[in-house]
Amino acid sequence: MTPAELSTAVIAAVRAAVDAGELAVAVPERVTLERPKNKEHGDYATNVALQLAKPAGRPPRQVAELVAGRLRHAEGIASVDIAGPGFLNLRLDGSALGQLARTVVSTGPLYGSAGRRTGERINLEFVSANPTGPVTLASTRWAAVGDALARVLEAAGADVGTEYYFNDAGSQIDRFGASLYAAAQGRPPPENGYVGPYVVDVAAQVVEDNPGILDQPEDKALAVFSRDGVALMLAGVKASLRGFGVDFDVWFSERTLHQRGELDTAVEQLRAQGHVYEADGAVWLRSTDFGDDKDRVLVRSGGQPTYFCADAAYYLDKRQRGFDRVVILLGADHHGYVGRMRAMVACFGDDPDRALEVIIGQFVNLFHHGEPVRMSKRAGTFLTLEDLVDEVGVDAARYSLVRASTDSTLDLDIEVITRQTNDNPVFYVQYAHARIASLLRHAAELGIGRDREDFDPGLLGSEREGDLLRALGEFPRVVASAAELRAPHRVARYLEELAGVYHRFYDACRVLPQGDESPTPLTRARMELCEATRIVLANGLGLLGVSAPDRM
RNA sequence: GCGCUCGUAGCUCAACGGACAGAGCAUCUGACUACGGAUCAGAAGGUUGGGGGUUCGAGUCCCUCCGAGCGCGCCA
Repeated sequence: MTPAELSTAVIAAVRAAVDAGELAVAVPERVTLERPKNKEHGDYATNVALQLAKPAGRPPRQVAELVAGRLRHAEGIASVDIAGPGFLNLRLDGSALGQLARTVVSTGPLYGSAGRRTGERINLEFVSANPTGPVTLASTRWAAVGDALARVLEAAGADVGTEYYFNDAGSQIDRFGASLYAAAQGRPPPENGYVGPYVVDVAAQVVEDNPGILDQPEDKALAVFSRDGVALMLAGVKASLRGFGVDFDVWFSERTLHQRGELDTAVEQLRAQGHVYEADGAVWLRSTDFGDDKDRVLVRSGGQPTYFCADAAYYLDKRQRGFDRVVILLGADHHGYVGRMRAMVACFGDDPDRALEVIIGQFVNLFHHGEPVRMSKRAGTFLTLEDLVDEVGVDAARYSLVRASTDSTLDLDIEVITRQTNDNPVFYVQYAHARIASLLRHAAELGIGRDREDFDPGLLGSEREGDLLRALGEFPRVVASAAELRAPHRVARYLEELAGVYHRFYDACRVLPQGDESPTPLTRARMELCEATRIVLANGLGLLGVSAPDRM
């Protein structure tokens, strides 16, 4: 019996009480069902009586009595107790719980995913670092989190398009080109220019690709350095991210917005909505109409559009491609954008609460022997994605970046992540998977198969087996809540718990026969449980973009 | 100055308004003639930054103070 089936039973019990005229409330569409931390509180617990007490105008315990009385007769439920202020503590009968192992195995790779598509089209933009340098550690966090989030949202039934927006026009790119040009000539970089070994390397590559470039007039040379430099950097960024297991459905160039005249279109549309005015020779968006701190310039008095104008055009582009919701993952230094972005969306006539979602993630702080390391892209002092992967590998890097909530700043110490120990719990989780794979390999060598007809769910009745079954049952709800809360780290935390529950089960429950013993029905039942666990570990790690090895 | 985010064990971090705030690391004590010990059992460690409030119930929501990070351009 899955938690989903159980909550259906709870709702049915409430409905029965309402139909009988004993409870005057609207029947809830969904109820909270949780796995109590304390095992004495049953297999599952629900606070439905506490929630309904106020609307029903009855004491919580009385409501609990009404629901419990009906729930006790439901199939698969062994007992219902009322506890504390009015919690209902539920216990499943042994075989209803054990049946879960087979459900997981027969669902396979799809276990944990929503049974149906929601039809919602979500555009998820992340990383979007300008191609003026390698992928930094901060961007690497958004790569790991964004990619996992995309997978989790897909699993929850959404239709997700991932997108990387890069700036390939404007003053920052001019400055980058000038820095390359200077480096190629052996001159120091211009003011606010870019430095670092990669600048020299890229400059050399541009010279190699364009023989005689340094003999060209300066303006022509600068244009080539900008154009080719960006192209080389972007190729490097793509290669780094792909090596990290992250690719995007769309790599979106800002320049194409300009070329297609989409900025003009956006301004005209905003003007048609009545939110554009001219002042001091510039074109403004009256974003204060929708809660922004100040109005924003769309087109400067010199005639050049602002970056914000391109943002508006880009938003419009996404919407016109049919996305219901635009989700953008940004670092904490961009939190100032949220207000103006929401206002801009509202100026287009969209509801910012529905159409736009900006997720602000906190920084990664780097430490070296406990001392903070200041990272600066401009100064060329930073740790890159590739540095990190070289140190710890893709799996450990991705996992350590995705297991923390984006709300918390992440402190990484180089010494700690370089140690490939359980400082990074990915090994703990992967080990559980490898251990099961090994066990099943061993079983195959012994000629023991998992005969479906022989599986008896009632045999998985011990405490550790029950713990494991309940944990397996949680997975679909973990995925659903991770999607809903945009919190892929919940999947990681769950996997750590599941791995722990499995290791404890393994410690207490012998699976395969010892010596010359013969396999028993219990052997087969436990193998089913092992395979179910392996599937959930593999599915969960897959959502995080981390491998599930059969051997380590 | 104004605004956004954050403050949880020695450290790194969890905890959709639910029951006694949990893991890992580090520290200490145990378990191997092993279905993989990258494991397991146990100990110790907390006024959830301080103070008010909301309610059956607050680490979580509201107010306030303290502290930290970040932002406040016709830059991108």
